[in-house]
Amino acid sequence: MLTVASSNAAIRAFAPAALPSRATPRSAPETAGTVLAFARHATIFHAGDPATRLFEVLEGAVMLTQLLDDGRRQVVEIVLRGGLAGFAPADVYPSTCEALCGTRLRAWRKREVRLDAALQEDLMRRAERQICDLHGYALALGRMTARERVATLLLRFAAAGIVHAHDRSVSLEVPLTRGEMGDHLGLSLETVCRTLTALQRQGVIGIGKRHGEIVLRDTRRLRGLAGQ
Amino acid sequence: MLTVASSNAAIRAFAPAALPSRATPRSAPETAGTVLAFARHATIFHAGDPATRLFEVLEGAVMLTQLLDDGRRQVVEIVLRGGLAGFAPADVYPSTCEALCGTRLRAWRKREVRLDAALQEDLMRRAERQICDLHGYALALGRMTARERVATLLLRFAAAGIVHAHDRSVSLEVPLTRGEMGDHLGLSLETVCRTLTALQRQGVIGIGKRHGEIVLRDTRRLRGLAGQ
DNA sequence: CGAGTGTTTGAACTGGATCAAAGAGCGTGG
DNA sequence: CCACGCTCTTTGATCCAGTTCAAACACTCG
Repeated sequence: MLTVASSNAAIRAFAPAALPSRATPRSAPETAGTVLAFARHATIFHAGDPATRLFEVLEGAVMLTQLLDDGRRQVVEIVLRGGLAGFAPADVYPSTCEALCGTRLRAWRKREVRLDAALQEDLMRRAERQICDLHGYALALGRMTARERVATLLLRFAAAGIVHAHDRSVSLEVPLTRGEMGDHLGLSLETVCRTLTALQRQGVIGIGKRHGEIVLRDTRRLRGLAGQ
Repeated sequence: MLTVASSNAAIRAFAPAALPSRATPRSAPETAGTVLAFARHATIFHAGDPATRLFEVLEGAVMLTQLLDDGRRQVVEIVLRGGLAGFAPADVYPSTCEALCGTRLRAWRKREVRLDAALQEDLMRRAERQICDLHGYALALGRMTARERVATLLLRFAAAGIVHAHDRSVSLEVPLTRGEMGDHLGLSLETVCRTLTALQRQGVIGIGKRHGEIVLRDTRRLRGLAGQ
């Protein structure tokens, strides 16, 4: 059964809400747990900026990118709702952070965090999850084929947006270009493209005409392709 | 200038100390911050084990591995002195943890950690560093060539063991087989082998006869190969 | 000394990259 | 409303870095 209805919850999860289109956040004066809003493509921080704040994704998604001198780029992490961005072992951010779609973030000053044990415990739990996710990501980058990587990514977005988990078919709004997917999965954009097309031909997914619209037609098979 | 002296600090950093050769730790009764010792190849925990403890590497090194059904393996993280192992978002460990050489660990019960704000702050700082290291690792897996990956790994071990940073030449005891390096770097063991041989032919490194002994003859050039 | 594990090297193959070019949303301004 | 330009996507053809298969070699330890 096909679900293309644009009112699908999975779509809403990443759909840009009514947000200012300027790149700068409309920020309240900075106090504990300030909530900020960013539009698609807005930069939250640049690699090399002084690392003063830690962010939690409340809605939407951000990507963390790192560059090599010759321009090779890796999207080293995609942070979805509930995840944290802004970690820095030294005094500057090592990656650049960019909103993938309309996104709301909660920001804490690093100093504040240190004073609040309960907050710290909560953040620690999130960091723990993120470390384990990064381990799974390393497995994907190091040992999975292009098809397995793409399937894994689609399932990750599905998991973040699913309401009716028993549905066989789920419609997603993946807020990444083919190039960004490639840069995240360690593949060329052409390979991502070909892989998605192949999955479509096999009836596993459907590729919508709207930007980023992908329908998971057979999540069971997709899960099989991803190695469960 | 060549430094092969086995008394080199970089070697000592990973040399197995006098440790019990049994796989089980000689553990004191479990209280806060128990220190445990493991011999090379000892398993600290298996993927799927109930996740009750968090470990800090005091001396030596451990690796975290993950398997795919068909036997493909990824060493998803190598944890050196000061790093943490045992993160688990759910109630079981998602990876297997194994000592790479004689290793001492400090173990905390997860419950204990929650009660100790100072400890938690310290662990959070370590987790933060690890997340950023994992981001750099993703860059390596996703966008670096075999040579860059191998160079990066060697420099990481050098950084962990260096005493005289101004030395042009550093002797390392890398506690990994070619296969383990490959499984960490997303390469076949043959490629690791060939890459190391090529680096040797170019005079960048020397490969000792003892297991794991590698001499960095030109760290500047090696750093160049790693993309700094 | 002999078995076992790990390493090295060679030869052939291949998954994914690269290069190239055409096609398709989509906003923008006339 | 259409034409234009932009960015993103798709598809094809060729290439190559790294894999796979295979076999010899070398430590290490009982």
